[in-house]
Amino acid sequence: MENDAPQGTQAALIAAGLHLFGQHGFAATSTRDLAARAGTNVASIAYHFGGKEGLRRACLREVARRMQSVLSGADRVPDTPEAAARQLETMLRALVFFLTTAREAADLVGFMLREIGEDGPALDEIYQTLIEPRHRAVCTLWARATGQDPDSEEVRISVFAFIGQAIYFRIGRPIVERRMGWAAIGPAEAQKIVDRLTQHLRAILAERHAP
Amino acid sequence: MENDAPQGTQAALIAAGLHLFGQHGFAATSTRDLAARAGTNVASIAYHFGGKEGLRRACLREVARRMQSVLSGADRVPDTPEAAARQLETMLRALVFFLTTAREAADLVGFMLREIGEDGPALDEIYQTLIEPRHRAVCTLWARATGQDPDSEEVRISVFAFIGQAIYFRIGRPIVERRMGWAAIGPAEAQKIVDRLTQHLRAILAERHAP
DNA sequence: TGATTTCAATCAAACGATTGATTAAAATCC
DNA sequence: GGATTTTAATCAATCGTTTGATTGAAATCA
Repeated sequence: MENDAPQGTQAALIAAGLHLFGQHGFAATSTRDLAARAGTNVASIAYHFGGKEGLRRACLREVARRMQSVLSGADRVPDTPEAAARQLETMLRALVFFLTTAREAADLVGFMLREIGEDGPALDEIYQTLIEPRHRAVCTLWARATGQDPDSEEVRISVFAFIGQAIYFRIGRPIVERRMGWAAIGPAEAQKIVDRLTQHLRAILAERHAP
Repeated sequence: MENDAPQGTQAALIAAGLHLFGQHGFAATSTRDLAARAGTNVASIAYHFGGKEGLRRACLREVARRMQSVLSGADRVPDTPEAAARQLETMLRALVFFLTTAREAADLVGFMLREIGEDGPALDEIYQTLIEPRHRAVCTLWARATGQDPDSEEVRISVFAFIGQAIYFRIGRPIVERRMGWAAIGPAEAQKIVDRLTQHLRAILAERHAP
């Protein structure tokens, strides 16, 4: 598999694509805006990627490439329910901080959420590459922590709720900020969210493997 | 406040706007697509709404109008924590079913989520009209159920997580369907989600006002 | 080595198509 | 028949894409 990071004009166009596609959507972003932000000419898009749609796919590939280097290291499955619960807490913290504060990842997340929302053909690759393996891994952890069947519908739904609440703090960020009276979600605010969600997680897990 | 339901061509255009704006986004929807779906002429948009942007605002007004007739009846604040908890469960069930299965509401929800995502000027009205009062009401319930301060940051974050997990099952629906092996989220599937989220809710609330 | 050719890359300019908006005439309604 | 609504036709602007020219560095030749 090709894993080389694009360079030069290609990289600049992909960066512009991640930013503008994620911020305003694919259709609302013009090739001229892309070229201007990348500091190059409009024709470069067709030359390097075959067109605007090709740039979108290149952005998708870039997201996949950068993600698997960020979200790795949760492959080891703990032995005890307590260790599994601790690992879920660690994962929750990493997820919330990644979604809400990660400066470098802001464009990545924005682009991916937009891509999911537009329900395009890109969704297949996103799902198979990024979501399915992750979700399956968390299911294993969750099952270990609660003593349930990792392949059961119950566990899969619980994990979606678990991840979904974290994702909402990114999707509904402008709303959250307004309601919370926060100018922005920085590390301090993210920590408050993590603290609260961790309490919820512990309550849910505790009830599950109670006698 | 004007509360009359639009009729005729206006209603057809608003319905088309809710559907197409919600499905493909505002920028990706042309006035000709709108007119075709509404069974009228492009010029009708400018005539009735002053332009494409005016139709967007009219759609927003329609969402607000239809929402307050759907999500009403949670104004009475129960006396006991148990009653408040029960009301939260009822609200959760209504929310999940509304988000995932409501046939009539599919366009409404899609439009609103898209509007939030685009972070446009419409967000102010959405927030003040639909979200803030609702969120505040749920906070009151949550506080009553757990014995906390309804204005505390903790309660507000908990309520966002509570609502956010439900919303995710709508935003990430294509992903959820794929992972769950569901052809669609119908009443049966929605019930499974509700059952699971209700378990989570009970676990969280139980821990809160334990001795 | 020095001259020539090749090639990827970038640019300004222009293309046809489509966009949202506008106009005035035709149609419809009360 | 006067007011309201819908229509076809047209507008300038912008869209994504293509074109032909130009660049500079590597490759090839003499």
